[in-house]
Amino acid sequence: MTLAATAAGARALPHPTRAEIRLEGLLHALSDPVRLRIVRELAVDSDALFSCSHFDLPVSKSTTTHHFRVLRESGVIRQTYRGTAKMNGLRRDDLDALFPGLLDALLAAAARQAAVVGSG
Amino acid sequence: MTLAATAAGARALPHPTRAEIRLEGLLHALSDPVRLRIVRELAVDSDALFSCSHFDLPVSKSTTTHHFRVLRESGVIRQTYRGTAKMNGLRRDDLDALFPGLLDALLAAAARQAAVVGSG
DNA sequence: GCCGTAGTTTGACATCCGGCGTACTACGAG
DNA sequence: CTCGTAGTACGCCGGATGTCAAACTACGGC
Repeated sequence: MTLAATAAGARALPHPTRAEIRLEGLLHALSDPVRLRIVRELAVDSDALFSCSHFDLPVSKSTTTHHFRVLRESGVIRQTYRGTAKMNGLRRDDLDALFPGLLDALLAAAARQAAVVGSG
Repeated sequence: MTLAATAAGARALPHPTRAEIRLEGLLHALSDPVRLRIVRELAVDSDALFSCSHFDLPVSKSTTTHHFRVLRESGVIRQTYRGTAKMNGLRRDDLDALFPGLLDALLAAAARQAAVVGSG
């Protein structure tokens, strides 16, 4: 028993409850290009879980950790440990319940902008 | 003719063109409580114009100027001078054309959160 | 046990942000 | 012309943000 604060097995990760999620926090979280990109990739399959390293981001490992934490703490994603990997999934159920249609509108907007920027 | 750089009559205000509006910028602009509140009030009548002093904001005059500028530079609002007053209006036409449904979803989300926070 | 992979933590750094006050400009009313 | 009102510009401050490198922890495989 070498761990007192780290708990056993799956380390604990603090998530806001559904009621604690604030719109301003969501918008701030999504206003960063790296994070918006992560969310768009996660949204490809809302039920799937992707490890942090699954994403090919243009930032360092520690910055990646930071961005995933911002997303988790603002309520956008849910994170769980699975072995040495940390799995990430969209909190679509909570977001849709809190703000119906918002996530879809945001994803559609992001896709639309990516289409223009990417091809134009 | 005391003015060389200030132009005549209506001073000019730089607005991004429709194509220059970026989703990240919009989300950042709306992630501030004061600015979100301004936008919600403007949205009460999307065609109306309100002067800056029409809003009763919990910040100083210079901070108010700052927030309106962020909103204008991110493409959320359109500003025009009318005498000594500066009139503000939502750029609903541009936003709806760029990101259909997004503004409505955001306003609905803000209203929903305000209802919970305000009454609960 | 040992090592490698995955991710965290810490600390540093530059920048941005929201807030303020003060001094200033612009316009309309007398 | 003078004054009051509306808003701007500037400088300042403290705190948050995004970024990195380096050292560390946790787990799975062998």
